[in-house]
Amino acid sequence: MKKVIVGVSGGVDSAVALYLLKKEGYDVEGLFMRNWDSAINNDSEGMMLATNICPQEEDYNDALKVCEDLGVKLHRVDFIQEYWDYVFSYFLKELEIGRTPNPDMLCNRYIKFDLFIKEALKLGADYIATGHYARYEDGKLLRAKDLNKDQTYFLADVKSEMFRNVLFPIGNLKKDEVRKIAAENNIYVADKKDSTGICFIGERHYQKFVQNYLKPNSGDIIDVETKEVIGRHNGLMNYTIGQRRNVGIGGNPKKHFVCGKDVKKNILYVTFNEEYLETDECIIENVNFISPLRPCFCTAKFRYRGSDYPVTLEYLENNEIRVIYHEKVKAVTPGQACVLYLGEECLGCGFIKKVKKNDEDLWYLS
RNA sequence: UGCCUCGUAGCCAAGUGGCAAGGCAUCAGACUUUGACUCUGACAUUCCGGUGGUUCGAAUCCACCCGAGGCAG
Repeated sequence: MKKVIVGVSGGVDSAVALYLLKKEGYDVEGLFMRNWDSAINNDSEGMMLATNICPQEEDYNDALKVCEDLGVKLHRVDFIQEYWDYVFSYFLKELEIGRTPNPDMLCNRYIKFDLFIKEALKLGADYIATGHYARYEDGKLLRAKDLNKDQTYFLADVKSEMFRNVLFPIGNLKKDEVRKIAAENNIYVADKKDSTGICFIGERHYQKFVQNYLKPNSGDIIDVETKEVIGRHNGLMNYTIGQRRNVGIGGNPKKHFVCGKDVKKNILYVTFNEEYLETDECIIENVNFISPLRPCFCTAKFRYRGSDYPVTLEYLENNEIRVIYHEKVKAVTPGQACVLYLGEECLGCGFIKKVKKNDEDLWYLS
């Protein structure tokens, strides 16, 4: 009997994945990961829960209950140090240079689909399974059947060989089907709310949370059109391109958007004209391919849950690609992942290094 | 000092005699395994710089005061 180690988070998706594999007759065991510890990592500011129960421990208890109900053994492993070294330190470093990092993608690359897999192999796994909404068939990473929940965007930076022994049991299910299976089989977390926020850290008051690690350095907010100072920002790391809320300026007839940053001068650029958010090409770096295909035309997604845009690719040196969009796209943001798709297949991704418009750099986005 | 204009929620700003528009911001929620974007909802305790007056009734008219700006000098 083949042995499968399932990454169990305490949520409904991984619980159903566990249930389905068990039902199929695999020798199933669970593995719970603990990658963040508020005490060790010293994040006193920004907690959002009124309760004093540590959410990670609550998730562990949920995972334990799910496994007990299914008669499955649950292992547990801590990657707190590794998460800090590979994911969180990168996250902070990116913020310091004015970019908008996606820690969850690094988490998938270095933790879930690397260290976790190695841990599972130690436990004698033939296969590894997770509760991701994605499919892996014939060596191809494919979008989930439930396109609304598709998580291939977050998986695009995982090294291609890591998918070899991975199963995605719920990739062919819609979210409501997953909920239904959970409910019909009395799975303990059937009605548990989906988790959001940075994975393993959870929902936080973002600005306060970051201030645990980076000291705020306030500076001017400047209207990119008039060049007038229209306010003060409280640290460039608190803003992302395209952001509208929590900028702290008001009294204007139109809504505003963050459109640029100058890290050297510590200036935040804001615009009332959405054209300043538009770009038509970007350079992506640290490209990771899951597919062997290297097309010239495909589609790209610049943010999770963003649209797919048709693009032309120009392969450059140093593992970089020039991505030319066929129409202008708003708020393509340095640091975010540009994930490439060819139809249903997720080809891989690169991280946005710089953006251009009409073949020129944006002066307000250094 | 004479004259003129203006003073409405955190900020802009409608309303010029009949129960205080709207926008931005903010807050809450939905959505969401990355701060977004988007969407929904809440947002001036008879209240409109202050004090009196006219009126059935005023933020809207009158007087004075306070405050901001402008033109004269």
